[in-house]
Amino acid sequence: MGRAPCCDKANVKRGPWSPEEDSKLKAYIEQHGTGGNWITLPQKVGLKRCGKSCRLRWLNYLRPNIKHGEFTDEEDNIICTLYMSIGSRWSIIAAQLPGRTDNDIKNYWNTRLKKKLLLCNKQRKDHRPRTGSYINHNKLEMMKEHENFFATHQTINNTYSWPSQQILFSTLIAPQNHDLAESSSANSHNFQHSTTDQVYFSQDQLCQISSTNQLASMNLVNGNTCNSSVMISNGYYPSNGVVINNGLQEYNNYNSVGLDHDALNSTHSQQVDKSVLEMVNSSTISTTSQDQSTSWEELSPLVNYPPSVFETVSPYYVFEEQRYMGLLKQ
DNA sequence: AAAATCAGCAACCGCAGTGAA
DNA sequence: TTTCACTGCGGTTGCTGATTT
Repeated sequence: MGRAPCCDKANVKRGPWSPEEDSKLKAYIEQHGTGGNWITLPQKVGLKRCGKSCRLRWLNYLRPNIKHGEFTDEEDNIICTLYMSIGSRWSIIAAQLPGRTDNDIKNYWNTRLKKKLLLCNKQRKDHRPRTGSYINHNKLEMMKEHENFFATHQTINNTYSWPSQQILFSTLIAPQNHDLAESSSANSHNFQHSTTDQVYFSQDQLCQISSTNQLASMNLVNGNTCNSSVMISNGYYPSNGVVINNGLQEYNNYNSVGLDHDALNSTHSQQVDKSVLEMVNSSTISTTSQDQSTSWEELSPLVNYPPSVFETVSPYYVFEEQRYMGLLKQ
């Protein structure tokens, strides 16, 4: 026995919305709100539509401040970076692009952006000499960059900002009272960020990300309270490299350094988008009904990560996540 | 000029999560 | 604790206009 239908399919109109239906729905919601119940809304409005259909129409088309039309380069960048980080969680991605809907972004990704990236990468490949796997090559470069980064920034009280066009996404679990934090200099887990062009997730979005990705969240590490923050920023730098370096050391002992490859496999694997995992695991992603396939190798170099972003920011936290999740020995 | 194919996008479907009873 | 109604989400479908053959 299947699930009961949400409405009487035989008596509801389907297909494209007419301008009359649009204006009825819009006028009603603007005057009365949704009343928190989409199922009964069509009746109140006088529409022969399913409640879900009304909700969708309102959210994707009728509500105020919806932005249609071309996506900017900055929006492209955010979409790509977030997709690589959290997969096809379109609603979360949409939350970072005011005026855009998840449906819009999903369509844009599936129909245009993915192709644009592939084309772009193909052109790059055509003009790039290759030495072995690009991923390995990339890893080596990232490791070098990492070493350079800390060589430069650990010894001096520095401020470092990534180039302004680079969008960084990262999830941080910052212990307030952790043994490592205590054993090293103060504020070693604090990350500073530049003051311009920052976009922050709301707490709700953060919780959603935390729960869906099964990241260690609020009160986890050794029973101590943690702060979580998720940030996209055009400028971002650690204020102190010491603990991060320690974390990296442990991380290196446990995992090889890579483009979040291991982190994805070991910590996020249960919830990270299946296609992303497939990309990571087999370098091949099959995309729904369209018989195109997109490899991780093809897409990942196109995302603008700051130099060694995962090495400089994530490893310690990944390490903590793994420990919390029981994936690492205590 | 007509048919076939493609691309973009609005809308639908069904599953999972949530909260109230 | 269980059940059920509802919401939100991601995947998929199918329509329509544009482009190609």
